[in-house]
Amino acid sequence: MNNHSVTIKDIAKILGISKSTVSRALSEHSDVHAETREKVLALARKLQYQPNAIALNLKQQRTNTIGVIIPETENPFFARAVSGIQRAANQAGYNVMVCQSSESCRTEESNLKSLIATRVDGLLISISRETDKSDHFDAIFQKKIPVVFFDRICKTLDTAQVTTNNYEIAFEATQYLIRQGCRRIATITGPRHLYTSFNRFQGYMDALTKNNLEFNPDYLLLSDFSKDNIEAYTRHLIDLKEPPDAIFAKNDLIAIEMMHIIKKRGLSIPRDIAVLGFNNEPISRFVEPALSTVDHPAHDIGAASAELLLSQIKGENHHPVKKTIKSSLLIRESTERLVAIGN
Amino acid sequence: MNNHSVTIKDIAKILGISKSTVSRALSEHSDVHAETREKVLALARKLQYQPNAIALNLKQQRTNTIGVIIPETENPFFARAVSGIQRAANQAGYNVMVCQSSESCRTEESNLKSLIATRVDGLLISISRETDKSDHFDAIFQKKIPVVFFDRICKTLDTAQVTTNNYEIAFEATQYLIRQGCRRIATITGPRHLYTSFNRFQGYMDALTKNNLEFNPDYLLLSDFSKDNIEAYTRHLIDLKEPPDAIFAKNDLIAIEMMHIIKKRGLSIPRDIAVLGFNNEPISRFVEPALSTVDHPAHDIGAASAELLLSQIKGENHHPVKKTIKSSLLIRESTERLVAIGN
DNA sequence: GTTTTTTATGCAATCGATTGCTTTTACACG
DNA sequence: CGTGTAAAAGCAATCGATTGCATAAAAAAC
Repeated sequence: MNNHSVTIKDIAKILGISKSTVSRALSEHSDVHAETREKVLALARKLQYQPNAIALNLKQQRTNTIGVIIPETENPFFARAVSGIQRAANQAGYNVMVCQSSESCRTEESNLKSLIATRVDGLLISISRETDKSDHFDAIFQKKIPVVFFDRICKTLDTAQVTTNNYEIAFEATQYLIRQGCRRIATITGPRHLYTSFNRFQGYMDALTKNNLEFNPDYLLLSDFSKDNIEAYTRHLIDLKEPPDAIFAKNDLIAIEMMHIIKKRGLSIPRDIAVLGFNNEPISRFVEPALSTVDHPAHDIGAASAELLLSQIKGENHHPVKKTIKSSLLIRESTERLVAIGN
Repeated sequence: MNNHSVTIKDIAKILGISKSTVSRALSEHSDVHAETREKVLALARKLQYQPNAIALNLKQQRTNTIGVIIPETENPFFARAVSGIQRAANQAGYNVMVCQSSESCRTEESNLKSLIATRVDGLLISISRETDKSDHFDAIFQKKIPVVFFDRICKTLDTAQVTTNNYEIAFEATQYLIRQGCRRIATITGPRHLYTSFNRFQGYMDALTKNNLEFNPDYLLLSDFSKDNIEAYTRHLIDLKEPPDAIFAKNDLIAIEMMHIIKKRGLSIPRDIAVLGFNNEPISRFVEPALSTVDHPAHDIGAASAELLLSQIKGENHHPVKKTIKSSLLIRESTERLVAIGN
């Protein structure tokens, strides 16, 4: 009726009883006369009483909300991760507050402040591309807020975390390309201080070394994310005196754009250049040739992180749990040189 | 130091003054002796005092949080829209709580309840595929919660809304296909009770009629979203006695998958079948042939919705504002039959 | 019919801020 | 020295719930 929602006090006043009795009746507490309880419940239903969550939050010192900081909502990997987080959190009765740092360390800092001020019960964080320090996370530990870092974790912090086997999968992928007869494998990767980029690069390097292939700096492209000029990168690679015979890209979007440019230049994939992506976007099955990629299970990473956080909130894990989820190599046509050459 | 954060009371006790003075000093209120204020501010900084947002929320009866309900976080369109929402909201000092209905009306209902219980200051809603009623939104109006529906709005509700010119753009797109010489235009669309699907279908129909083309029910596919079997749909179309010479798909993902299957069957795009998508995914520029599509400005829709909501929260608009954002037709290769035939 | 026990309810503090009103303090002026 | 006034600080209510403790009412025991 009025603008303000009905409160426990309203019900008490109407029924001529005290707030406490109403509260106890609603929370099925015991020690309330059956008749009174019924009256309260009936009126509550009639007035569509809904407890004020804020008052509860204040009293109980928790918000049933978890905060999430990701680099970019639009990034399909993070979108899927958030979806996994939401599913797990909602199931457990938690709400999810999502902030994007837009790959900026300063925004990340301000997101964090805001989420802490909101008194979220826990935090799920994947750091921005720019973030190469960790002191802005100090407040989390000072205030003992449960936290799980996922995917892009902070190497210097000993916290709960969920990652994938970046090193191993990059090693495996590179090894596979070598077995396909590739000898000049280019890679486009993120900044070295990012956990994922670093480990993937390391896996790539070690696979080269193990196969007695020399690392050629010409074949290493450092991706600047949004500012990337993939076309220029690709041209640069193709125009090298010794152009690469394989490209291991940071993600499927870049891989597909590169394929497009390579094909326009009249080169054949995978015969001239094999292309391998990362993330397994739904679309990658349908480009030509179908893109080989790494299945990076974003949804599972998100869900696992949320579950880890929730158990931490419940006070279950006293030592930071570190969980690894396995990615897997998905071979399609864009790297199957042996088959292609056999044709 | 201790687990619990420092409060205004702690500061008051340490300095031997009252809570009110501390509060006034912190809020620069006036009527506080300069010396006292300095002492308070200094101690607050030293103890890293952060006001308890929950207490403030309770007192001020607002949360500085807006709630968002979308069908799917993973859907690129909604991911972009949420990104726009976040940007606009954060700029204005608001946090964003995102829920996904997973295209289920019941989940949508439960999301809504949860957000109302959290006492969000306003709601941004894009309804689920399943939602063909609106009574679960009643609580919003009873409680007079500011709300903006966007993209997938609820036809039966007279609320603020942000949509695109679905009808016009579908009409224009179909008209364009006809001008390209297409006479048997198939379309794959969502359920009729969805605002977007309905209007797009209507635009498609009216364009056919205007050009004296008969509507052929064989050419209409109703998409079931996640459960879709695009391959079967496409085969069905191709295997018709009179297969279509154009397909206007609900979104780029479906369009690209269809292109893939059409090409595998040895048909040429756009010569045999022209393919038109919707949404303008980044990837669509790079498939072969490059996909013509409708640029549906998700980010802008999100940002505009958030801004509309914020002005409503400020109490600026007393009548529901309805805003339309223009989509635009993006012609690439997958529909350029005149050029293709000219070749 | 009184005492004891059980059952049901109410009072008031609490969570952490804000804020209207009162009170104290200090200072100026007649 | 008394009084008026302004400046500074404190008291207590408020927001909407929960909950320990006190108390009232009803039921049981003697």
